[in-house]
Amino acid sequence: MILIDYKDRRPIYEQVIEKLQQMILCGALEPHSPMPSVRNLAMELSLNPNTIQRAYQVLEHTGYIYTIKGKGSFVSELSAAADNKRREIEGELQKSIDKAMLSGITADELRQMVERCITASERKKL
Amino acid sequence: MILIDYKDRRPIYEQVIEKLQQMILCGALEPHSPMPSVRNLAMELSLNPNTIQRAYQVLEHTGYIYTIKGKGSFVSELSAAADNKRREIEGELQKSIDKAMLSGITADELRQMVERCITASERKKL
DNA sequence: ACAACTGTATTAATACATTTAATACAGTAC
DNA sequence: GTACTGTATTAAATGTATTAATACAGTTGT
Repeated sequence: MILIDYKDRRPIYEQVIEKLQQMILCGALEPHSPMPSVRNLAMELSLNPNTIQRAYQVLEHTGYIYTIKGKGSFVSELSAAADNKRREIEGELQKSIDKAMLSGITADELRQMVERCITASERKKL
Repeated sequence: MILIDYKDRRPIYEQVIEKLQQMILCGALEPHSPMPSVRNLAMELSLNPNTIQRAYQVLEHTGYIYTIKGKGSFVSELSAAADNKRREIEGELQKSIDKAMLSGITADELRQMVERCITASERKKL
């Protein structure tokens, strides 16, 4: 389900956040359904519960899940989360495109790159 | 000339690498002209010479500069460096676009985002 | 030859973020 | 009460980035 990539330079808790965000946004986890418990998910991924706890705190602050003390954490409605994700992605794109333009890559070259990336990304989903 | 952002999560030597790459690729530093010396640039940026040394090592390995011992480091011809930068940028775009597609963002939404980013980026150059 | 500059290499010390570990506390359900 | 939930705290271990202090080798100009 969730795979940790130890060659990835990003911290583990960020990888967990990203994977859970995707599962929520693509519908693999339905709104108001229970998230796995902190301790269970830690067991399943062979991680420390504190690492999962940190990921859940971020997911709650960014509107992906809500928590009821003693009961557990649950998937939120998608609207807020989806907006956050759009802003996050557009921010990343802006940084890459700024770098590209500063390095002498033209807008048309960028559009071609993006089309290639979209095609490659669509192939992966099959 | 080069500004270090201490709020940036990336290490300083990576920021130095990126800025110098941009200056080389956009023509601010001409091929075969001398790079600032390790010690001078360290002084100018208030950094340790080792940090600059590390950046220069990467720039040499990736074809942006070449070094003559005792004489100094010099800007390389652009062809290899420009190709490397294109690959680097397209790799970043691919990652962001993969994330977007996995999160339920459509190809058309992505194209709109990219157009907005290109427009914003062009405005910054004025 | 000498002085002053280049890049390079090495080692140590420091700082910081991440992660694990071991607990403890509070609320909920049966 | 027992067994789950989330939350909080403290300590230890680890890895990376950075600074610092040196040392060595090659080039340039006097």
